[in-house]
Amino acid sequence: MEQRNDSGAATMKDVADAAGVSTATVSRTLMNPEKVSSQTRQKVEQAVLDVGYFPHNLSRNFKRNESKTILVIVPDISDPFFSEVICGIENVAAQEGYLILIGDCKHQQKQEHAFINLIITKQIDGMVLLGSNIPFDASTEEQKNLPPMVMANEFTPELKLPTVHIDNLTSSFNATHYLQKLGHRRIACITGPEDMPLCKYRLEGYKKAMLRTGDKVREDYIIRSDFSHEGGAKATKRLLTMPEPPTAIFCHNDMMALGAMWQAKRMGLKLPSALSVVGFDNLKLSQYSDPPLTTIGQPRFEIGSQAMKLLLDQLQGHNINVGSCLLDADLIIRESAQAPKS
Amino acid sequence: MEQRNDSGAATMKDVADAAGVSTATVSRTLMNPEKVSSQTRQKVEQAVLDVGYFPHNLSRNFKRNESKTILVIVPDISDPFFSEVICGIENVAAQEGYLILIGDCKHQQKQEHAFINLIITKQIDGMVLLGSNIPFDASTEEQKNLPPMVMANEFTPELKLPTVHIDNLTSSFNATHYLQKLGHRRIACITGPEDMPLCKYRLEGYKKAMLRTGDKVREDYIIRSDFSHEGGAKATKRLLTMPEPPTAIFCHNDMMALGAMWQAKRMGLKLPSALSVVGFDNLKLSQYSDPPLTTIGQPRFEIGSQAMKLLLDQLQGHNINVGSCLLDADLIIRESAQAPKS
DNA sequence: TTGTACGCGTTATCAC
DNA sequence: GTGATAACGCGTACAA
Repeated sequence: MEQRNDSGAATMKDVADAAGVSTATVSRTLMNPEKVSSQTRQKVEQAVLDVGYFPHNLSRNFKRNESKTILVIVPDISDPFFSEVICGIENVAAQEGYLILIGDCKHQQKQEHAFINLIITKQIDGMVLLGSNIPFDASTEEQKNLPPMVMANEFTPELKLPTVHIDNLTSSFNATHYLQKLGHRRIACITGPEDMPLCKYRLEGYKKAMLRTGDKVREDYIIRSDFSHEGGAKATKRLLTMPEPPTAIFCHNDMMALGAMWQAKRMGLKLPSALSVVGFDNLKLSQYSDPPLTTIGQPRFEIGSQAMKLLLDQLQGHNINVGSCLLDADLIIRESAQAPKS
Repeated sequence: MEQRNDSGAATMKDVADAAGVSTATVSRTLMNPEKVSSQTRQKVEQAVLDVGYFPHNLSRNFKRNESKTILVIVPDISDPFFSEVICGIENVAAQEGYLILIGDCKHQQKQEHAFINLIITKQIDGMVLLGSNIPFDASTEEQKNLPPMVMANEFTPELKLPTVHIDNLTSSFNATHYLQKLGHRRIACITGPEDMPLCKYRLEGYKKAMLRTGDKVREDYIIRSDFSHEGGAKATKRLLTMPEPPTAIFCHNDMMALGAMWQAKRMGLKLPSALSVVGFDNLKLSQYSDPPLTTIGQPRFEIGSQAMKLLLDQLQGHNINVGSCLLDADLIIRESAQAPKS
């Protein structure tokens, strides 16, 4: 009933007084109820309710020297792809009492002293990297002891981090092969930034499929862009104004695929009859494009939740030598790809 | 050079020893450098570098009984509208050393013990509400002392919170009036959930404009939907199959406007000649719709940054009696609205 | 089984 | 201008 503290919150001392026991007993009751007689346990539990006690996490974390907070580094928070991944992370984190901090690194390679400070000052216990690199300089000596990390979505073998990802090469192969089965030969490809490893794999998958047919890979059909709507549109303009334009374009994410279709329609082409487009990601939006986009479906929520599980394994010291986790991604066939006219 | 601690991090004691002063002096040097002689200041600063000291924020926050963390409650993290608002919040927060925690309440009214616990356990210093309500039961006595809060984007007079918002009524009036000036009389309106106050204002603005013409407001032209693409599409289908369908639709957010255009095209209508559509929000996507969407542009980043500034005023006790902050929103004219054919 | 006593790293309040 | 010292709330050896 009483709250002694001037700050308004009941402390463990208040509970102890109310229950007529010591704070040690209160602490034990809350941490290891089995180490306390059922009598005192009941007394304490009643006292907790009476004084309205809640553990003061600030001091608990301080005492344990852990923050119960995870930093999620995301390349671009406004990219709808990541929001569902974040939900997956958050979901698992919450179950274990972890909070997540979202660090938007805005596709920058380095952000000096922005995130590293959180680590140095002990404000985070671990990190989930949604991009392909650690966005700060981790080379100096005193910064060596980085917290546990996992990588999700992206893939960087050199960093030797536990990783959750899909098989980008195979998925990309499947998408390209699907276009081939429809009868396409002149299949172009719009990929993303060179410094994103997953682009490398998606490109390889594309090339592997193209080589299967016995043809050579036409380098002029491979355009490097930036994963944006605008970038996809620009690249498409270039492709469609070539002397021998492609009959199909495989874009390495949905946003560029939407940009590609937008541009093609702008140039007066009828879709999908005059041009087939396939994307990658399966954004919610993509089912509502005109025509609905055929794309690779990524299990975004699961990518996030699996990543957090791997991180928890490290934090709680269960299975330290967990490797990577490979998730399935299926081709989702809609209407944006059809057999070519000619 | 030395790090005494077993955890690997240098503490203030280490600095004090290295500099030959007391921890009190070290603390003062870092907090109030002017209260220390320049001699000792230099000694201390050198020692800080030597031992590689960084403040241990966990204990600092514990000592000060503040978390330097803000909870941002967002109705739906995957809604692209909010990501830029969050960036605005984050930007200002970071300047003052605050972290932000993102709480996705998934449009639920109440989430028992999900967020309230963060408050009770002193893990947040303040809140920014991006929805129209406090998503937990704050009625019980011990939960009365809620931390400082501000509301952004939405507007709930009863809660008497400092609020950052645009003039939804006027903006909505302007959008409707614009359609009228183009020559439209049969203007329908697709609005959002009844429990969102901003819908009320947008609806009033629409009605005010409609009444201006001397006509009565046709209630069958007002459809209540859910701010989603799908919802906008469904509502549009209903409108367009009416005996006397509207020649223009004003949607109370962009996502529904995109859904409306999608549906209209599906039904074989040519846009914008057969149907004009105006949205509300100016999402990045909206400029790439076909036709590009005419809409109300909300200053999302500024909504966020202003909200955080109001919150800081409360946290730092500057101007406690700050009221609301009204930001401008302009009509962005693109191509989705034109004069009606007939 | 329970209580005493101490420490976590920092800051605030005193003296000097 | 500076240095002891006492908190902050919790968890846990250790003693009883």
